[in-house]
Amino acid sequence: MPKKGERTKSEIIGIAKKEFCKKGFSAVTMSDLCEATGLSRGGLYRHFSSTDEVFIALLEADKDDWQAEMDKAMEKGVPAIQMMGYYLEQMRTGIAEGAGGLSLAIYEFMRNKQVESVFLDARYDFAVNMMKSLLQYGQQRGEFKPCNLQMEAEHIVIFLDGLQTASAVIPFSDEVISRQLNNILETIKMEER
Amino acid sequence: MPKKGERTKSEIIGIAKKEFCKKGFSAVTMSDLCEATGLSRGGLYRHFSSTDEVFIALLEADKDDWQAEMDKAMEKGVPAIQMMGYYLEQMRTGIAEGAGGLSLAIYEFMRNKQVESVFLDARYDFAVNMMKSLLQYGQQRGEFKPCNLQMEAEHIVIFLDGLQTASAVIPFSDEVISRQLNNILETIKMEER
Amino acid sequence: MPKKGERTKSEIIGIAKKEFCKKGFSAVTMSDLCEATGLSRGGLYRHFSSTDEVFIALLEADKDDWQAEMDKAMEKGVPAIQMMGYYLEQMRTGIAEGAGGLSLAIYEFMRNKQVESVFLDARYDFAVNMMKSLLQYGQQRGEFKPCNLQMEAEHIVIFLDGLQTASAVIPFSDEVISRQLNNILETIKMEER
Amino acid sequence: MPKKGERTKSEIIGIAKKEFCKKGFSAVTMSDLCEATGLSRGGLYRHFSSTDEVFIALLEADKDDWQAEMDKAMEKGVPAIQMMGYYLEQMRTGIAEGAGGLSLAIYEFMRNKQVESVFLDARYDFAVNMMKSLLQYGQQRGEFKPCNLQMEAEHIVIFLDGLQTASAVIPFSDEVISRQLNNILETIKMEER
DNA sequence: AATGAATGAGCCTTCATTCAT
DNA sequence: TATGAATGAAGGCTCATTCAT
Repeated sequence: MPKKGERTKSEIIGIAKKEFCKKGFSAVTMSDLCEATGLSRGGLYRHFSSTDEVFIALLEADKDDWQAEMDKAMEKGVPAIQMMGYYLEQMRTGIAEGAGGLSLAIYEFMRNKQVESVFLDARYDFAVNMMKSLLQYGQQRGEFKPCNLQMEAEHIVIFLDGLQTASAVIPFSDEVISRQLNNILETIKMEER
Repeated sequence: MPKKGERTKSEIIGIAKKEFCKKGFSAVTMSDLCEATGLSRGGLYRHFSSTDEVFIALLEADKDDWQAEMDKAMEKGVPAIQMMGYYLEQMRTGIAEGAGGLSLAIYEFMRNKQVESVFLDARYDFAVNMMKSLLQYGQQRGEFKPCNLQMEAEHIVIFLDGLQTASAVIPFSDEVISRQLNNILETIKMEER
Repeated sequence: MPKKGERTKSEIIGIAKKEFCKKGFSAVTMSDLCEATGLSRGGLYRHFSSTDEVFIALLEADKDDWQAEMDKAMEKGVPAIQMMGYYLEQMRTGIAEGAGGLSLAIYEFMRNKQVESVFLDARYDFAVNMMKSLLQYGQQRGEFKPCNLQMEAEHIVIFLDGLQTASAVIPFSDEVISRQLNNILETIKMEER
Repeated sequence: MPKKGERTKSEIIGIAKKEFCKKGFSAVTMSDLCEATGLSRGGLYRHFSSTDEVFIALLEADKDDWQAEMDKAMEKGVPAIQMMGYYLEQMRTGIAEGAGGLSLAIYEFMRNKQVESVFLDARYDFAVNMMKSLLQYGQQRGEFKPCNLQMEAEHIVIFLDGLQTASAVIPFSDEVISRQLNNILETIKMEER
């Protein structure tokens, strides 16, 4: 069972995530976190000595479990279109709920901190590779058109990230979002006749 | 000839743009701008009383530039492919030079300022409309494939914005960037045969 | 005839007086005076190089001409009660019109500038002496009760000054003012029977 | 026992009072208070976020003191003359020590803050009422002459305030002050025979 | 572990004042 | 004389961070 300290830490991270989503990275101060968590300055500092630390912990806790999920689905032979549809739907919901917000904070955080850039690269590579394997899987099953896997995967990942990021600030209508996400699917699908 | 004051203002904006591109919005302080422009605090404040003001002036100046340039090119009958190519090349250069563009700064700026959010919507709409008219222009000249103008324009704008934004933080290789930008052009171009 | 410069100076002083009455001394900045007079910074500085200078010039221009007036009235044998009544009435009107205001600015100005304190002493002495000679005149004519001239004059001067000063900030009703001013007269008048 | 924070607050107020008495309101800066109290900027700001706040707290603390003291004395049946004498003596000492009192600072503070003007009115009313009850108390005990309570109280309050205010700027001799304060007492005392 | 008082650095903002035009 | 751009000092305010309790 986790110790008291660990539990407090998790709580802090959870609350901090909301703050970062709402305000971005640099606009969140330790004071804000004190207030939001109800901890005193000293109390908060016992666990994290800067917003940087909180943010990094948050990112680590936030790693997606898409890979595992996808592997399982592939094994089961779930149709690629269905998997992609599910993924896009998740994204749509996230955006609609205004939760897409962490990306902006991440960008804000990483910029001006060349040091850890590696982290972000890895995150991006990971996303691209996942997308690549999904596209390939779809092509093998004859559901997706043949295409330049690397390029298409990159394109989709970058586009979705852009959509998510922009959504944090521009109030896209549901219609626009749906239209765009749909378009992704249409673009890669084998043409029906 | 413009008065001294106006000239100084323009200079400030030009220099500020570089700063905002490099560091995002909130990381740029009035002090930074003083140093970068070589002005004293008071001198800077005579023209702008906050980074907000500088930024807004910058955005306004930025918009005008594009509009004018494109109108002129269309009048002259410049080929759509050339115009698009030029636009994409500009973007490529900007990214290559590490001037990840203003997008990130804009997002940062707008978040937490619901008031002016309208401003951002307008900017987005403006970009989409510009892209739409470029696509239409290309179609009329038989250079571009027919397509759903609105959707395609939105897609391109969001993608390019995402690419630019991500570039500010992820060190994409020249190859990746070129490949992606090229792909945009290929996607809309009329198929040769 | 006064030169252009002198005329501008007078105008500045006139406008400055209003400002000082309204806001006190330290709250008035050179910028305020620029705005109020419609002059540019440089223009104003040509005439006065600080609010101090403006204020001093203002005080010098503001010297009362009570002495002369009073001497004349005494020669004519105007009743002391009438003279005192006139003086008090002037004060009442001034307060009612909210014009009592300069005293506060003067205090603000003099405090922290021990140097020129002499100026204020003289102003006070002058007022006391005037009051003394008025009281004496009234006593000689049998209109005023005998009293300790010095003490009574001081008392009245200090009281009236306090009343004026307080009026700048506390919205005394007309009734209160009249009652208090009346009381002064009653106190010094020979009892009727 | 009061917490550390409260104690510090009181200390700040005590020291601030001296500063305000010496320099008036607007001439006192937060920096001055830092220096005077020995606190750092942040330390001071933890307790008060502006000189306004300090000043208001000061006024409130000030008021309470007087109220309590007088109530106690009346209960004990202390002679009115003695109470009045004590009050006047306090004032004399204050003036002699160059602590011209807060009046000037109060006036400076209130001007330009119409909002809180009510506060000042209340303070004035409070002072008048206190004086009224003291006069009444003295009359009931046969120590003071009968008089128009309201008018006399107003007169005394305004005069003393004027004396205090003027003292901050005009270097009255001890003799003048004593003479004037004495006169107040003589004016209200029952005539001995 | 937790509290909250205190520190000090850094940014923001306003002015009096100067100076080229 | 007048203009308004520019300077630099002074003061206001906020935060990350430390520390005694």
